Amino acid sequence: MSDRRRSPCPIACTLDIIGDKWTLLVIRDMVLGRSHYKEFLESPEGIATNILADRLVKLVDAGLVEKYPSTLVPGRDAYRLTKKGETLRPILKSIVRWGLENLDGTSIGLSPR
Amino acid sequence: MSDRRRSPCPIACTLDIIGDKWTLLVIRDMVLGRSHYKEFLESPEGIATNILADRLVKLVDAGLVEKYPSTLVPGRDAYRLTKKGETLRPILKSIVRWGLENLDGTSIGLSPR
DNA sequence: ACACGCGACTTGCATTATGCAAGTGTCACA
DNA sequence: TGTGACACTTGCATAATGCAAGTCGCGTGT
Repeated sequence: MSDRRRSPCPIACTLDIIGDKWTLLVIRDMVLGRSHYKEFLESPEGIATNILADRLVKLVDAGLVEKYPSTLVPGRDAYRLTKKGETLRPILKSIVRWGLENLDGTSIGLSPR
Repeated sequence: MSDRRRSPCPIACTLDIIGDKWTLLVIRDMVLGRSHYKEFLESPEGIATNILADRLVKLVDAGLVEKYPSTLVPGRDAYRLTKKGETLRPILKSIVRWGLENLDGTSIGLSPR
């Protein structure tokens, strides 16, 4: 089903999970407290619906995210980071820091949500 | 020439530079002291020649890597991280750490180079 | 002078991933 | 029973990857 890993390098293996332009943005959204499919779609980057669905499945498969019945919206599912998923925070943090320090015009969204 | 950014988010902008399965591996190689095109090709993940050439150009364009005449091999060019490129180390470090702690079978290569 | 080999790419083409728009199935509520 | 929002799927066009083979410049040996 799934591929064999490219090498035993922790960087290579980690990139096979989060090494693309969208996965970490979905995780960022969860860190920021979003949990519904629709909320992820509303993020300013504009992820496509098929890509989002694909990433959610892969993240659940990887054990980083779990689906659970939303308590706020009855009969609706939602997503949240698992304990393992939470351990990605340091990576996210180092990336945020680097972006803020090295890329002009970036800022933490005091997003109007 | 280049696209407008997807959002002002530092994560999104950073991913537009290093958010793929190969870029950080090339940077890893440079951190490990490799500097020649051929050395990058010899890494165990097996990057394709066209992808490597493409990434080197993009990294130079982004100011993270610079080309310089090799002092070891006369008449040959080599690549190394710029000062800005060096600032990626914390990101790399957080990824290595995460991989080692969360992915079975990963290890720092005491590579036979 | 000239063939040779090597390193560093470039090119062609098949496969896969992404982006976009539109369609489908489910469920709570009217 | 109807309606709409929501959460996906599906189709298809475009871009990125992967792989193999070809090109080009340079240094060496003869």
